[in-house]
Amino acid sequence: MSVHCQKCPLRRRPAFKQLTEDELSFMDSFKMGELHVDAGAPVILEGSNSPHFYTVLRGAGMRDKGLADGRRQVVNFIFPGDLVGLQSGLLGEMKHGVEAVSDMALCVFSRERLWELFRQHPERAYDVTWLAATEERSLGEALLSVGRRAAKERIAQLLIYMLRRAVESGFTKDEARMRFPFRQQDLADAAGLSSVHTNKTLQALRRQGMIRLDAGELEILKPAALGELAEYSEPVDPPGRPLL
Amino acid sequence: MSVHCQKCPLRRRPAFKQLTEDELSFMDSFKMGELHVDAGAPVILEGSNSPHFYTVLRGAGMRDKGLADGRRQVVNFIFPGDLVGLQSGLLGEMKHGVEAVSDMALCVFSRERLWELFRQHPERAYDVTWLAATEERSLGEALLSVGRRAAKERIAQLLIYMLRRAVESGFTKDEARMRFPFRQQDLADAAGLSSVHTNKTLQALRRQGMIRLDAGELEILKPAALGELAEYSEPVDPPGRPLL
DNA sequence: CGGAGGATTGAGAATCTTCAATAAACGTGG
DNA sequence: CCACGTTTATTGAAGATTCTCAATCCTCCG
Repeated sequence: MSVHCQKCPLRRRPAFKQLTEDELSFMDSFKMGELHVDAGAPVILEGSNSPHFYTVLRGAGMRDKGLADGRRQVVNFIFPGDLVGLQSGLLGEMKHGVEAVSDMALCVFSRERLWELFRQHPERAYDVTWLAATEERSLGEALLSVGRRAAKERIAQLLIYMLRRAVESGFTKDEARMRFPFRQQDLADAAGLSSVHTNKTLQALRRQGMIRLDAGELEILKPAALGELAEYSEPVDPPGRPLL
Repeated sequence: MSVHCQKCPLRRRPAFKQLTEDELSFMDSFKMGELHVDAGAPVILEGSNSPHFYTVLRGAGMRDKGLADGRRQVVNFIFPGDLVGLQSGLLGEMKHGVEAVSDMALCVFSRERLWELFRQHPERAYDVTWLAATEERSLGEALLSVGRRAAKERIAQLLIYMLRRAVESGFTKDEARMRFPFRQQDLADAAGLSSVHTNKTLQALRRQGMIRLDAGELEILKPAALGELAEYSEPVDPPGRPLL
């Protein structure tokens, strides 16, 4: 029993762009069903060529890439509203995997109908492109972090980013606090650090009273100081984020 | 005196998707003119909000991001056929800059007419999205490199990638060799390494007879060995790359 | 209660950085 | 065509950040 787009709880959030009744009913017809994935399980395998792509309805996850010897890079974290699996829809093969970090629910779309969307709903097509460009922007930011920032700056940047995404997407109600189902290893793999050094860096941030991170919860205690450390600039996405 | 799309030399290359006469004449009307930029000069400034976006016609460049204290990350290298400045067209502001490494020529498009393209030419809109997704894929690959690969592997990966792009885009005729206008500092900023260490890494690759890099030219002498080092997998982009 | 996965800690080792100096390459004007 | 200034490449050495190893602790769960 999957949720109809017309009464999708996500769409009620102000962070997302509102659609007209007509658009909603098209999206509803576009939606094939829902996928529910347990925490820790893969949503999409790297290298796969799935006939579906998805919008995250509930829960958080991550995109990651692996090397043959087990080294892993987390490419981005995923929150409600994110479009996932577009690569296989457009390019034929996923070059990163997606896994659930908490239990997730995703709306399922058929890649075959993507073309129909482009032809019949240019506004939705524009939205897809908007999301792709935004994802590219995030990866650019991550690349700058991993390539040029020191460990403490990277972790600061990541935590701020994750909290912002969590707030915008409604993953958390609180402005400064969120449920944090990620492991330190996940942070490490996103920051390009070892888990040991990530742990020590987190300790340092705690000692400075910048953050709290325990019992599966993250709180940013000194947003200004942490933001300065990360040299973080709020991206200005004036209109609501599109939601497929 | 700018080139008409109908007789664009780039389009003749097999690597690019062919358009019909109708499509070509639309693209030609879409094209506002040409921009010529000298080597070393900026094409787009980070943080700018330009009314234009571009397709690279000739020459090579790079996308980069900077931090306040001067640290810089090269986010990607740019070759003919690449779409540049789409971020400002879609999202309102460039989060990376673009600079010319050799003299460049670019076709100029108006961001205002991007919407018209989406509405009236869904196939071209699809192409734009394809290009955005491909760019995202490249950044993911770069992120994996910088985050998890050792220096030698990173440089190997970069050189292979650059040569492949150069070949596909027609920047070079040769399969194993290219004109190489980039500085070691640029490689370093792309790999997330210091220029000193980049230099020493290049020496090591030379000593192993893997590459030749001098006199502004790069040659890959042992593609198999270098590819294995980089754990490089050829991306399969079966149909031609779209060219706006 | 026992086990498993994750967090934490300490210590030694490695990769990579920074500093600083020299050499080579390149472009420009005479 | 040469001298000269500027940029880029190269090299050595010392130092720092970050990594690996390995042990311990903790928490959660069946």
